[in-house]
This record gives sequence, C-alpha cells and structure tokens, in this order.
Amino acid sequence: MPSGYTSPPDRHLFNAKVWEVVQQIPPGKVATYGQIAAIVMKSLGIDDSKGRAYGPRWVGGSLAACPDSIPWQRVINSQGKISLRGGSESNQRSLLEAEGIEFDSLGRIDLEIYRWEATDIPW
DNA sequence: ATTATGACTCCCA
DNA sequence: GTGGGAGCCATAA
Repeated sequence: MPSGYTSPPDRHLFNAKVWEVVQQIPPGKVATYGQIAAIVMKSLGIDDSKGRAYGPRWVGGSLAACPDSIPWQRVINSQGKISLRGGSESNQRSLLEAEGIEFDSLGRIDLEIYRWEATDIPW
C-alpha cells in the first residue's frame, strides 16, 4: 500500500524500476526522492505534467515495500534530511554514517558533497 | 458512506 | 536562513 498519493500506472513495474535505480547508488552516496522519481518516470515514459505531485511519493511507497537487498537508506528528501515517519524506529542515520556520510548539526546531509550523479548510467 | 493519513517537492513570504 | 500552503488521490478504518 503506497503511503502516497495515487498509484503509478503499473505499480509492480514502477517498484522494480525504483529498486533497480536505487541499487545503482554506491556506498557513501545518496539520492533524493525527486531524483529517483525523475529517472524512473522518464524511463517508464510517465508524463509528469502534474508537477512533482506524484513521483516522489510513489518512490516513497516503493521504498516502503523494498526487499532487504535494497540500500533504501541512501534515498533522502530534497533538504538532505531523512524522512521516515517514525524516525526513531529506523537506523537509517546509523547506516549512512557507517558508510562515511556525515550529518551536520541540523541532522542534514550536504548534497553538494554526497549527491549521487547518475551520469554514467544509460537509462 | 465519510474521515484520516501519508518514506515529497516547489514556491513564495 | 526558516516556515507554511498547495498539489492531489489511493487505501485503511
């Protein structure tokens, strides 16, 4: 059950694509929900005419149901912050710190330094 | 049937 | 730099 708005045209396919992309993020790097959404939607030919109303939330929904093999912790919001509901129920921050990613005093990751650039991937 | 609730981002004050 | 509102609808209760 997607925690977000609407569902993609093909939820199963969308999930698979999200996980495929997330799996490409190397340790020590992070990507934003919007970034993943843009890649996946473009790849699947989904028109994002409604602005960014859907995509990022769909990604969140996909990550909520992802297998353990997916490094979901490397996906954060556009502010460089972790956006889990409960927050304390997750060890996302610990996982990222274990990869060498540093958080500032406000609990944010510096995207200028750690953002993953998907330039080498032929989507 | 109706209500509450989202793993978000953008834009403007 | 921060903060609030809009966009927008599938599920669960």
